[in-house]
Formats: sequence, structure tokens, C-alpha cells
Amino acid sequence: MGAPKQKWTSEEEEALRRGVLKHGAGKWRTIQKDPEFSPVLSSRSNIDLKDKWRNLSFSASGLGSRDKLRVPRPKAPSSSPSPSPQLLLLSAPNNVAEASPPEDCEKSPQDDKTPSPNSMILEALDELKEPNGSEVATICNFIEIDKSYKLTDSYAKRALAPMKDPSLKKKDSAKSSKAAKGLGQLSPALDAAEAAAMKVADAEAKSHLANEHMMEVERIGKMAEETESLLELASELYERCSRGEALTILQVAHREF
DNA sequence: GTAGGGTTAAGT
DNA sequence: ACTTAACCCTAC
Repeated sequence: MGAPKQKWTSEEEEALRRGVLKHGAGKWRTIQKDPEFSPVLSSRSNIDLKDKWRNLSFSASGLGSRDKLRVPRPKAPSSSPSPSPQLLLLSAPNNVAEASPPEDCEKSPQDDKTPSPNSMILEALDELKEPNGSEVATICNFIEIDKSYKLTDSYAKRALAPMKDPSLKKKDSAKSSKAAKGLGQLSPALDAAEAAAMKVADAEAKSHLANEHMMEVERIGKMAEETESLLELASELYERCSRGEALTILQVAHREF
């Protein structure tokens, strides 16, 4: 009638994302009532928040555009012997707060300097506190929000589609990616790490374009270094995870593996 | 109150 | 015609 569809504004979207970081996904009512977000989200119900978050998460993880096959994906919680679609990183149950303050009551001054991509991933895993590891989309979403990196469609589409091996990434990516998905041959850990690395590269490019300040160049250089070490880390994680080993976040943080 | 499934409008 | 996103309904 009056307003058939009320599209989400970027302000609302950001408020939702920040709310999820603040209170966690699932606390829709809490987020909606939070004085920090309620002015922005006043016209949205908790159901709306949930639905919007579902859309965000889904579009970030898997696009149904290429494949008509619905990937029977995000629900294999316990009984999968082979690598599940989730990271095999396990958070240590007791002490996992080494890099990030869990909550800030006010607004947290984001760092002036560029954080390392490794710490960004670890921070995400730590903050999300998923006992069985976190989905790639969730991690990337966290990083994107927390670090104010915009990588909406660019990384996500490439992250899970045509990426397996640099040697054969050229041709029939559609076919082989479909086959790889069906067979479950893709490594989730490598996926996550490469997606994150891609994200850094993307942020690098974007920040280079967006900012004409010379200081950016230094930051980008630093990011490039960090990316290298991230890929190193990714390889090791992939090795370990593909052997079915579980690593605690502290082990990863201190490279004790 | 939340999660998930289903429906429908809008965009391409 | 197909995909995406907002909305609605129902079960837990």
C-alpha cells in the first residue's frame, strides 16, 4: 500500500552491524532497544534485524547465483568427520582475551594505525566465541565492520567461487567450482585465510584510491608485509587443519604450532 | 523473543 | 525469467 518495501539505509545497516558486535547476533531485541541504535532502528522490529542480518550473512557467504544447486551447507554441527565448512580453529574455553577488549560501553576509538590482518582474524574468532569455529562470512563480516573496510560484493563473490589453485584458476571456473563444492574438496581454512588476504588486498587498493594522503602509502606498505605473513600463517593452518588437528586461538596467536 | 521457512515486491 | 531483499507466519 503506502510503502511496499522499506529498504535498509546504510545508517541502519551500520547500526545493525555495530549492534551485533556489541551484543552479539541473536540479541535482536537488545540491539533494537540499545539507546545507541534505537534512534536509527526505531522503525525496525527485532524480527527485521534478524532478517536483515540473515540477508547480510547469506549474501556474504554463498551466492546462489551461479549454481542452482542449493549447497546443503551451514548446518552440519557435530557429526562431520572430514573438514566441515567451518574453521577448525577452536577457542580456548577460559582465556581468550589477549588482543581485544570484549565490550566497550561507550564508543571505542578505532586505532589510528592499521591493525595486522592476523590479529583481525584472531580478534574476530575471539570475539565471536563460536565453540566450533566461525563461518567465513561471519569472520569477514566482523572484520569488515570492525575495521570499517567495505568489501561488500567484491571479495565475497571471489572468495568462494573460482578459487582453488592458482594454476587452474583461469578456465572453466564455473564447472570446477561447482564440482569442488559438490565434492567438498575446498579447504575451508584456506578459503577463510585467502578470503581474508583478499580482503586486505582489497582494502589496500580501496584505501589507496580513496585517500590521497601520503601517509596512506606507508600504511599500505605495512599491510602488504602483513599480508605476506598472513599467507604464511594460512598455509600452516591449512596443513594442520587438513590433518584434522584442532588449534586453540592462543596457539595461533603465538604461532605455537 | 528468536530461528527458520515461506511469500512477495523490486531490480536486473 | 531469475535473483535479491524485505516482509510475514509459525514453531520452539
